[in-house]
Amino acid sequence: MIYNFKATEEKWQKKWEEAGVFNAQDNSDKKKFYALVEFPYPSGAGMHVGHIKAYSGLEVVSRKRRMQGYNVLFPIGFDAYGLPTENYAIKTGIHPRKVTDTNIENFTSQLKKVGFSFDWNRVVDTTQEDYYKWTQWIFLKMFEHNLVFRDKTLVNYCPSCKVVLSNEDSQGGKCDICHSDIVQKAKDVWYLRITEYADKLLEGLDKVDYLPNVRLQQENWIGKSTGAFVNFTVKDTQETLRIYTTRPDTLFGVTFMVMAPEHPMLDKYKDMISNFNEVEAYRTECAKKTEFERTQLVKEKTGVKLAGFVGINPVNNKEIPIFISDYVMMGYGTGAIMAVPAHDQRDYDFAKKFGVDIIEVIKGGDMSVEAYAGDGEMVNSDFLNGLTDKKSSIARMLEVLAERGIGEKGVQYKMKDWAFNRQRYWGEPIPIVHCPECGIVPVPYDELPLTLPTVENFEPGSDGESPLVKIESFVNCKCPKCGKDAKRETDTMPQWAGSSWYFLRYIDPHNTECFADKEKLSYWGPVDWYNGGMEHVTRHMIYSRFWHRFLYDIGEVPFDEPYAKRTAQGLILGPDGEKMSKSKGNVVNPNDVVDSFGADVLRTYVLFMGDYEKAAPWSENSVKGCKRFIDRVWNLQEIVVDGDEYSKKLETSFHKTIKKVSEDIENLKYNTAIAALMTLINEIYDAGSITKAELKTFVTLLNPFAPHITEEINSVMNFGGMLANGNWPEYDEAKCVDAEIEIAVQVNGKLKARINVPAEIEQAEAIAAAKENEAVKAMVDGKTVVKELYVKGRLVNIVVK
RNA sequence: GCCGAUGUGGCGGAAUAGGCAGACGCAAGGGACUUAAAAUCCCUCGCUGGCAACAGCGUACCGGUUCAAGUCCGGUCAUCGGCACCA
Repeated sequence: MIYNFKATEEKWQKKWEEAGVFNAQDNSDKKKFYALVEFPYPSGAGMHVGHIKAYSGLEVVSRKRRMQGYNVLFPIGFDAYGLPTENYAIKTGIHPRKVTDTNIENFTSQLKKVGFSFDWNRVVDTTQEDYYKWTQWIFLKMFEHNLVFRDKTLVNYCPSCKVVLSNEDSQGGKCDICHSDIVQKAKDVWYLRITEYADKLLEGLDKVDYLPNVRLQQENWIGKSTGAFVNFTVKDTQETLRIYTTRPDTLFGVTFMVMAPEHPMLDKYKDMISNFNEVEAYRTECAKKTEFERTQLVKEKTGVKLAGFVGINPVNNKEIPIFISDYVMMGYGTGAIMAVPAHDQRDYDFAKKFGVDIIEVIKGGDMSVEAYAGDGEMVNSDFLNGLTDKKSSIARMLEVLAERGIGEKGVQYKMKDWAFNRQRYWGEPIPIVHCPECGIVPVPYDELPLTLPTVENFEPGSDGESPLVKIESFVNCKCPKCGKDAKRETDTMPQWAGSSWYFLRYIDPHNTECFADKEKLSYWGPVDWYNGGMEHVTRHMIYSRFWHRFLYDIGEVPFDEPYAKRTAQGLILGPDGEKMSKSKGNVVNPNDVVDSFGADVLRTYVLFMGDYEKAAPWSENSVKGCKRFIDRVWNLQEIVVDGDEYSKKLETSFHKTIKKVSEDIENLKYNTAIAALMTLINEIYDAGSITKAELKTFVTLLNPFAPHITEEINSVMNFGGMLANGNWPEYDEAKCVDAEIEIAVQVNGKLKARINVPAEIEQAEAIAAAKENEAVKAMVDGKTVVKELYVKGRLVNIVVK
């Protein structure tokens, strides 16, 4: 009996859709379960097997939850704004709207072919007016609450994409999209004040269940450090030069200070600095370098000593030289540091090169070789002398700083404010008007959505200006405040905007009054389980947690953390073990697998191929192995016998497997869950027959992985109903153990024999039984037994001398 | 440099809480069925020695704790990921 997977899969996909079995119910007294997967960017290349793996995890959980009686929300949508579409549109002349629609259609049909149990009534598309209206609405709310500001700054600029990039999008000095070198450029930038939420984002991590490395990466990204601000004075002025340090305990070891070349105080005192021409020259040199070059560790320290501009250490009133150097950044702390060459390697390197004194204040290192960052007894430090514990030294110093009014405790974050505009066409217009009279004016809420105009030419301007600049009908408008002629902001939002709140829209996707109904939000929120890629845990997740937390603070959502649990799947590598990429030609197309082996095989394989959280290479042969398994499942029908109970032979195996599969699915151990089902099917074929009751249980357990073939068997066998809304099987803990078990017998810790004993055997009997064994006897006889151990259900160990 | 993870057969990977290492699958070899091939079914399959029963070795490397270590502890090496002149 050949299994016709193609016809069967199409048949059941249609039946599920007709019956609406995967539609989440808004008014239900069932317990809810909200499973979220990262919605795809609908690229022209179509879906990738990586998408299939990413969605299959929670797909299995969702199908299981429905059978366990939950009301499940498992939605999908499209994160469709973005550069690749725009670039493709520029190249081909096809409008991005059209490109996007085609791609979404393609993705939809691909997803449906795999049989995912998404609720297709709730699809969101970030580029639709009824969606981005609310993206703009949230932006305006942030504006209203002073979380949006504009600043002229040196920005990371990609000359190839002609676009300003955030620090996140330009890591390593390369453009995240096209990988060209980025340059520094002065631009007007819209910022979202995410730093204001740094502490809340950090504290929120205590309330959620994220994988440990996901949590750690977010903590590192936020990068909180605690230390102190200390006010140094500048000789012959009233000026305070404020610095930030994490080591206030080393204040007596300060022998110089360093300011960032861009520090604004330099210009104020240029008349006092007799070598200001040198300062200017150094600044010009630094401005040429990108942030990336400046942060290269390997290079030698450079800098200029300021002549006539001298600092005074506030704890001992010592005069100390001040330098400028690009190893100090304007963007972190105060843009100036106190330098302690004895205990900081960077300061040490600088001091050695520029011949500055090195004063040891913590014993334990060798000042002639390198800086010492360890613990030790304080010396040369006045009131700290003799203290040996870093914590108490810092505490004592903070007390003194406070008493004398020269400093205080402080915290700093590595995270920077979020550069929020792009000079691009295919994005949400920023709803702001520039009025010559009133300045920056937000578009009124009732004028939303501010529609992205349909244009013919979406090439960016020569100077990296937005293509929208050229659309006069869009740019020219009346000021909403005073009614005079004004101009619209022409920049659009970054791709991260639409994805920052999409999970909220799934809860109420067709609402025209608000982004989502409050009652529905309280029922469905928060997301119970969010799965996606590791590459999104810092940017996307931090951004969306920030937006969500903001909405919570202004009373728009009833729960503070959006995602209760977060997991991440590992990559699927090409058959060559390398990351899949077009250029390497090692990309596997899920369509091909569905066409030649079926969706059930594809789904089973991506979960069986290895540890779900780790990367694993694609193997066509292993896919065939899963195909064999699926065919063996189909052929179970040939050995089915009547019986509405588990058979004696297989009862224990069934209970064990139900338990194993149930637990493994909850712990991302899909590979061992499938392995358990394979083991069970081997046992069934060994036994020679399967009862109807057993077959029903088997297909139910396999259903979340291979839903089509199992529905078909369920239907052919007349088991009744649809598995999609069937019941998850139960197991009896007591029946998970065989009456007779095999235990190992060791002598001196070495395996000597295996014996069969009743499962409930006591220690004494087990040891006695072990001693009966010939091989064991031979080892034990004539020797002194020192110790006898029995580990229940596992082994006996006899120690002899 | 700092932080984190990982290291098990020819391959992907299993192994509860310190208790039989290698489940399950792939590949490989042998056999059955077949005119033949595919498919399917059966057997073997960590390494070394032996016809064999069996013996010795074996979870990156070195050492330790323990009756017992893939698992715990100390050290070393390698690979991957994140952060990085962050004061």
